[in-house]
Amino acid sequence: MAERISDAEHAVMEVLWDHAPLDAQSIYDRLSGSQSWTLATVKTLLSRLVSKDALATQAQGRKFLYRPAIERTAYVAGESHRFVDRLFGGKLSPLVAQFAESEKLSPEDIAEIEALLQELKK
Amino acid sequence: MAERISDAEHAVMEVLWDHAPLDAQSIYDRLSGSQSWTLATVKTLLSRLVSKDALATQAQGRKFLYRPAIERTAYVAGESHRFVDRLFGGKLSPLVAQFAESEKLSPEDIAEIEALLQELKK
DNA sequence: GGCGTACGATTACATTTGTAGTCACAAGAC
DNA sequence: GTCTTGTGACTACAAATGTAATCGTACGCC
Repeated sequence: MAERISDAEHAVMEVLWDHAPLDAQSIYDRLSGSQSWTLATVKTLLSRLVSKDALATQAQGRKFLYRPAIERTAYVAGESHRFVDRLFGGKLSPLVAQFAESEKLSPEDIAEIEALLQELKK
Repeated sequence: MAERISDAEHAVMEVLWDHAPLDAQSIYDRLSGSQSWTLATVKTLLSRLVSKDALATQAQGRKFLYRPAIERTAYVAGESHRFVDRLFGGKLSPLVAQFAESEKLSPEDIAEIEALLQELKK
């Protein structure tokens, strides 16, 4: 049952997707740059993620090592589709149009997207 | 101050973006297809949206007519950027890649996106 | 002109989320 | 062998959210 991952929880997931298994203290350290949570807060988020089956633990001495139990790609795919469904009726092009209009597309971005599309048409 | 619009509230906003001013009962009627909320629930959502300054009201006899106080485009732009920032570091191409890989791009979608990009390069 | 009724306003309450303090306990220090 | 301390578990609590019932009141009916 893919429970919903909240925003704060997501920040924790990102750290673990980047540097798989870590103990609570190290996760806290890595988050210190971007968030000003206490260690206790990080631990709460970890517990919630474990009970949501988003993280798996592995005992290492008296600590736990945490690692993702879901793939980032799967998570991102789910979130993306949900988002595009909700705001754009499931179609991607209006989102691209939206970015195009707000001038948020760099030439490199454009080139990359075109390359992707070429690939698809092959 | 653009307060956060929740998922349930968003559904109400969509109705109003589509059929500008409507009274509570009509909004409830239009939502009946997709949601199974009671009229009371819809009214709560309307009140919250008004206090968040997302909706404006206009008295019509003893009723209110509700209408959006923010543009759908502005809302969608904000949400899109927030989303792409959070999941893709602000770059759109990884999102497109994500859709490409999960086979969620129809040929029409592809054509539309290409047309958009052509436009930009001009 | 009293009365039901349709409205918005107010109140209610469980769940989720953000944020954090406290507790119990095992491992290591001495 | 006791004492400290670092850990996860448990508890706490306010705000936001989902969902809804109830209240007060102005209008229109008869």
